[in-house]
Amino acid sequence: MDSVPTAPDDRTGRARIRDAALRRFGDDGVDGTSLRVIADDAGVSPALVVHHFGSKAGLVRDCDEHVVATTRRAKQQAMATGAGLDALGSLREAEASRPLLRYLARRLVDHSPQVATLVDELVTDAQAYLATGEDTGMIRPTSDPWGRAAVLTIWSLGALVLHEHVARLLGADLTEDTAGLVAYSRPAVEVLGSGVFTEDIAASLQAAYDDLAQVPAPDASTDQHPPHLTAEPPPGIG
Amino acid sequence: MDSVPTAPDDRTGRARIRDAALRRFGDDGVDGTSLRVIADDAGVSPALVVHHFGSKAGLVRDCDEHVVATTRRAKQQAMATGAGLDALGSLREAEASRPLLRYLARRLVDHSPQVATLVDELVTDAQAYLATGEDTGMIRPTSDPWGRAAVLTIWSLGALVLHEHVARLLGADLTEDTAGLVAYSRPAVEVLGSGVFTEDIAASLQAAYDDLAQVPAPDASTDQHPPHLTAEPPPGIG
DNA sequence: CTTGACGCTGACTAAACGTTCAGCCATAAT
DNA sequence: ATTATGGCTGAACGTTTAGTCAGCGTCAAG
Repeated sequence: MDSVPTAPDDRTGRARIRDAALRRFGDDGVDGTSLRVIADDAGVSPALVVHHFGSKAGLVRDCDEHVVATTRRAKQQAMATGAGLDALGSLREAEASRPLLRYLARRLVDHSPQVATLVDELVTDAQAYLATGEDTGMIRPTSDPWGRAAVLTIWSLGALVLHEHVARLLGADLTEDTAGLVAYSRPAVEVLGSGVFTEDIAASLQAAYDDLAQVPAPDASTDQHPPHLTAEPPPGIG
Repeated sequence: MDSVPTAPDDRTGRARIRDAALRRFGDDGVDGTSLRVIADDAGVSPALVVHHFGSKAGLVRDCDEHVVATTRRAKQQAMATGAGLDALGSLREAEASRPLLRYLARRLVDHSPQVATLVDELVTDAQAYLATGEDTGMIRPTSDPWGRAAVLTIWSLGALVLHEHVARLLGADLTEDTAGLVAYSRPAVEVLGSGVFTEDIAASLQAAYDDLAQVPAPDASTDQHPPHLTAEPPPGIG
């Protein structure tokens, strides 16, 4: 109807509007941004925005899809080169992707089905990467591969969402420069390397949690796929 | 002027309005909630909201202060009983604090000075707790106490902010029931216990990060206080 | 030259928003 | 009996919002 399936005319106002929306939405949130300021930033009239995207919700959906698609592309490239654990990997390095990261950080707390499926994919990829890391002896074995992948991904994304607090606490912004990534990653890999608990304490804590849950522990023989998935399937893998 | 310093009349509409605001703000965000629906939930007129709180911003400020004060109270209680690592500790157990947690999760991504100082306090407390844990042999030593405390706190808060994703991935909501806390904590303590990297990989990774930063490593002799603090001092310690 | 499609705009509408204000109805002091 | 206080309301205020619509200019095709 209103959306072009594969738009070849993306060098016109459409792209400018989406870029402006991405930046504004990332900085001030969706609700905190009016179509007027987006149109102003893009140098077009407010009417053109709705002409192209149907509505504000349509514009947000388009931004979601664009960010998710770009992230998927960067992800596949990262999987090839083996970036691995860092969920957003190579996406951080590109200067142009800074508004993209900020937008994603904002949208992670809203209810966006596209972003939700993206998170699910990130966890799945992390689990796969951790599994191959186990095989090559880089990663420790675990009794709960999915849970571990989920927790590590959530931590990584959580740090992105709270990047302003990270910047204040650690002195460098994750979405600004690579220095920020280093300032955050160094203490992170220290914890991820050897843990925080001493060995005996760790053992007793795990035993306590195994007691708390009815099942003694997630069995390795059990299907290690996610127990609860998003309803929606990945959209445009083709 | 408009705000009562220590309100003794909090059993009237004031408390009902704030509770309704807390719940709505937590569910739909501040921008996504109108004074009208808050007034409706509280069973009062919209005019009474601004009569009590001066403006919508005043209501938000009151909510912030209430949540921060409640969290501080729960925190001190937790420090006494020794809950420790979990930043929000005993706050999770109370059924009544569920809207409070959701509100905090939402406000963590907005620019709220009160919440920012609360986060700083949580990191400081975590650092203190980790230090005593080191002394009693429960916690491993670290070259960067502040960084480790910051990262661990950010991870904990990040999981709270992304509680919907955690719920979808792990099958239980951190803000809903204690089962959610267990579902999340079990893989978390596994990672926090022994780490994810094998020993040699962890060592080489740390060496790589030490090379990346100019300074070889944060020296233990250096002042271990936060390098970047919030401008605002803690408000009402008295 | 005419036609039609497309990118695009200015002027507009209706709704929702935060906020204001005059005043009601209690209770309590004078 | 009168006055004052404070919780509280209904009706409106002006502003901002997303979305509509008729129509502009441009460019390629017939």
